[in-house]
Amino acid sequence: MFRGVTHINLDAKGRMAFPSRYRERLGALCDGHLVVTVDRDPCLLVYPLPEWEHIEQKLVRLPSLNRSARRLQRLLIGHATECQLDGSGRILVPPPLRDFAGLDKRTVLIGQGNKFELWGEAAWTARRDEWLAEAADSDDLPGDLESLSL
Amino acid sequence: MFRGVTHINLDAKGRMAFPSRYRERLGALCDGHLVVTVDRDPCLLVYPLPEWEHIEQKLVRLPSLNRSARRLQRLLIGHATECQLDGSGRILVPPPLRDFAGLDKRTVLIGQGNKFELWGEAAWTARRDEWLAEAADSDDLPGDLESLSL
DNA sequence: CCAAGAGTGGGGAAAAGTGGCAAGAAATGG
DNA sequence: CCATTTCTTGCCACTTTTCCCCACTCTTGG
Repeated sequence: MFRGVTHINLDAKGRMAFPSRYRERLGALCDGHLVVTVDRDPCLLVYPLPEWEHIEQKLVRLPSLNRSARRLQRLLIGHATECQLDGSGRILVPPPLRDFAGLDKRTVLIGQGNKFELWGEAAWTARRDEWLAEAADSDDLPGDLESLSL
Repeated sequence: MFRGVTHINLDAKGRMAFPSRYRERLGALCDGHLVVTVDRDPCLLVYPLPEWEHIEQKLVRLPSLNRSARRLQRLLIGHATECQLDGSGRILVPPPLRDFAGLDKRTVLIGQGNKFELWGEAAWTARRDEWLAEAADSDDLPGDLESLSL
């Protein structure tokens, strides 16, 4: 499981160096083959290739004539780009995706279990504060969540 | 599986050069024989020939008296045009189809699993942003999608 | 304080995109 | 029916970009 927030600077060529604590596991899990795609929020998702293929299977089986299904396929599969860790444990974040998430230099990498999220630093802190504010007002969680015990 | 966005310029003759990462696979899969047709959205669909034949089978079997089925057949089969990769990995996008999708120079090729979508650059970004905005407001996804875990 | 590992930047080689040119085919006019 | 012109298509070469590797510096831990 990947966890934790890490602040990472993209270099001038848009490359992102993975924190060294993940590198060995990424090597073992997927030999450095990663897939980067977009989320419905303005951030990128980074999956180990086998993990992504699993998701992709589920997506392609959705009915093609259903509009929301089609939309999801286009967003997720359409933006999914394969990347390979280089000798220094970096990936090149594809320019269209970098642009999508509004990433410049200062970014934040967030471990999310089977995947990572990559945010622009400013966008991340803004969103986080926003979520905290919302969570404080509303106690109306959907049913399944009500019963969750932390 | 084909995935990912690629920005591609059509040349003055309306030819589109496939990204090199796909070329080997296209050679193996269909020996460079592709079928281009239209979608219900203003974009083109590009299938490897065997894959298209499979789709076409399903389409011709639809009931001829059903109006929507008939409409689908006319759109998809009616516009389907066979194209062949040239020695440089390019196809000539047929002028009527180029016109249909409003393609000029700047286009975007989107991998969608078993096929590609080809959009005009402006149309693509406009649509994508529109989908994201919709996706943000409405959490009412059709049943199958609700339970999807990414 | 020294050493080792991680982060950063730059440079070079190879491949990919783009544009032009030439040859062949088709169509039209004499 | 033949010849000429134009349009199309395939090929080749050049330029640009991308990607990979190496070297240097900074930081951290012993």
